[in-house]
Amino acid sequence: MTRGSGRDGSPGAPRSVDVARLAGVSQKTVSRVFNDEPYVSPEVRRRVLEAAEQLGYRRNNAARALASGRTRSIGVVTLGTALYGPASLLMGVERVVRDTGYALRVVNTMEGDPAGVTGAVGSLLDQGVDGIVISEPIEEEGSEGDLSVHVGVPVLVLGAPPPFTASTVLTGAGGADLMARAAVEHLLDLGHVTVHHLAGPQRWYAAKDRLEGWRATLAAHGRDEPPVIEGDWSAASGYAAGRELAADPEVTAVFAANDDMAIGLIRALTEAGRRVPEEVSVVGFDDIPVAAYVTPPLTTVRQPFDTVAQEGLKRLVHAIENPQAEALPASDPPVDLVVRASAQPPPPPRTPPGRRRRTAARSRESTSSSPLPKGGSSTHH
Amino acid sequence: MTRGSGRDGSPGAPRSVDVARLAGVSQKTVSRVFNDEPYVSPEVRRRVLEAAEQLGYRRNNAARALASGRTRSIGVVTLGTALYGPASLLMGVERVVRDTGYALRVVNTMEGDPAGVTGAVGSLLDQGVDGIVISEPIEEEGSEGDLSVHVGVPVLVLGAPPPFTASTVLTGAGGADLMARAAVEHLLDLGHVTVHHLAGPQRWYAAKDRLEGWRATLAAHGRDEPPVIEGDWSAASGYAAGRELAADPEVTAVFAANDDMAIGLIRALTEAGRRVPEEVSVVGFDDIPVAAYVTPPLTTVRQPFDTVAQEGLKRLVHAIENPQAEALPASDPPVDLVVRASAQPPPPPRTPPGRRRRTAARSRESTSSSPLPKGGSSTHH
DNA sequence: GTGAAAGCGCTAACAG
DNA sequence: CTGTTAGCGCTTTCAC
Repeated sequence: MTRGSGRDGSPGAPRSVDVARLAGVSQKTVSRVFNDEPYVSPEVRRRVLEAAEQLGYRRNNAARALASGRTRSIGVVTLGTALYGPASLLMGVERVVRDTGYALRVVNTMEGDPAGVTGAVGSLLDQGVDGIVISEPIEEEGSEGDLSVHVGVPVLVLGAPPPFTASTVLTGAGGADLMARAAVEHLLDLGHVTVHHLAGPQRWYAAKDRLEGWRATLAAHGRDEPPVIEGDWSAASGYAAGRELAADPEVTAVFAANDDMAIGLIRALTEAGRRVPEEVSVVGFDDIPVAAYVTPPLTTVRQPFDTVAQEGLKRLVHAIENPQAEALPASDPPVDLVVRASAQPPPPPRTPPGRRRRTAARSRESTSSSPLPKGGSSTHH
Repeated sequence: MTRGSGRDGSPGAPRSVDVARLAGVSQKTVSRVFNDEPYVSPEVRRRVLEAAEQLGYRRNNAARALASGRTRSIGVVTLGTALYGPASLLMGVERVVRDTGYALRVVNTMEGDPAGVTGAVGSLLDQGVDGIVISEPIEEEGSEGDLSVHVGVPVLVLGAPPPFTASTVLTGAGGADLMARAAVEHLLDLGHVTVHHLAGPQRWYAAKDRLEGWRATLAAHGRDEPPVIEGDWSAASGYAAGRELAADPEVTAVFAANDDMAIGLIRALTEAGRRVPEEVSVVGFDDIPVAAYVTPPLTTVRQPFDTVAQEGLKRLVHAIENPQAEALPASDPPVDLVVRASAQPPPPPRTPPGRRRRTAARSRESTSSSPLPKGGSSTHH
């Protein structure tokens, strides 16, 4: 090789020896300064820093990684969607990773991707990472145990059971069932006899957890479990579900597995003449940015993405840096039910065939209930 | 170093010499096989692959990068938000980067981050990347030229003028002004006398471009330019703007710089008794997933994130791999105005002080106009 | 407190 | 078609 074309492309990028020469010290000393190692006199440190500055020196990370066996980077596997939940989690993870001094490498898995999570993890391993975060994976057939032997770095799985065994596997972001419970109980507390569920695609663990939470809550309260409708997270699928649900007069309350579907659902119900929340109550999940501003303002469950990312990463980094130590314990994230206007008490018992309108509750809900942008969240459970 | 603790953490990870020994070839031959270099007999290739498989061999990327001077990775600087636009762009970029065989490193800049884009780029350079994508940066004070000398890798700036000079700077995702023009002209074509603008935060180039487009269009049509209201992209800020705008009977059409603000705006107008779209028309920007399902379904401009990412990355990779060659030309992305129900012709001229209701247009718009989830997009321009 | 020597695991030339 | 010889720019170990 012709000396040059360093990692920043410019041939002849300064190396630590250059800095050393200019500062009149040994190369090792430069290394010491840049690693904040002790035993460097302030004077020497100053000279080195100055020389480095003058030369525009940057440490070569590849060399560092090669020599030390650590890349100081963490890889994250995400679904390739701009869906609010996954995107928020990713942003949360990035922030924390950077704060911990690691670099972030990202690989997406697309739904239907043949290689899937397994492939993504492999690609991260190829790139070289010290730890891996798998964010809200979806279920895959086969390939479960494939990676078990090879994944030699700690893995943090957010929002799902570990899809395989690795040297160290941590899980985080549990408690989706508890959040679902809060939503369902809110509806039950309002007086609804039972609650329907508009589920997410069941290949997603996140969707499964919410469904389980709904089911368990209904069972705990001795209520009938109506048939589940499965959507695909999109408002369009919520809309389709709404058309079905609107035809069934028994439906007075629906818990949707995310806000997008809830919004599509509400629209379909409204178009079908079933007013929300007077006739049918709806609770969503996520608290997307517009949730407070749609009509009616959406009661929903807010997910603590930042907390989850922070807690999970803390444990992952701990596992990376203390390979022998016991894993730090996970804690359940808080449940945050945001009460707005889309869920209200059910209408009085129907008088069978002909429907009748109450006259009392006639106030225009959009005028009376202004949105609760932030404050109006009552922490439940 | 004690031999071991390879980049996958497991001490004693196999190296290429191990594979070579097992396959009975030289280490270089293993390298050849893994780099898909020509001149390896099929028989040898097979043996090498088999040995590698048996040992669970993975190339050490750090060593590769060190020896070759290329990291085969691209860094992207994004805003740390889960906002639909930036998140979609990031996902688009990830997909394309992976397809081109590069790895992706992500660094966020938070608003108000003192280091800002400059710091993020520096961090990417420290990590070692072959190219950089800066996605929708926001304006920063000072520090403009700081990086100019040091950035030795090609840089692609999406959605803004280059914030500094580097060896190679490409820009992409232009045309926001044209998209804004489509929105404004749609409103003008419907018969509105002028169009108000609910702008995004002007520190964002994306917001500025849209404002410029709006302004130019109004000028081109010889219309008055009403005062601009500036929001912060949030539905809450749109709501606040809506309360102001509702008080002004002159307002019959508003172009909002994103859908979230448009939705907040619509809510405020509705609450104030100004019906949308009968009395006030609103056009948004982005086409977020729920746009078709809010009330009324939102007419908006869809951004071609995938196209932009694809085109930009193609040019960036070209610049990386052909350092001497001319940069590939950029092309303006297509303009895609999605017409739904929130923009309609203006109400007939007002009869000054006392307002009067038309009786004709009284049909419940939500019942009559069902959303156009996909199909209803008319490509404009 | 500081330095010298020895690799980390791979790719780059060049020979055969 | 295949092997040999040198490093890439650091960190590590150990000596001073």
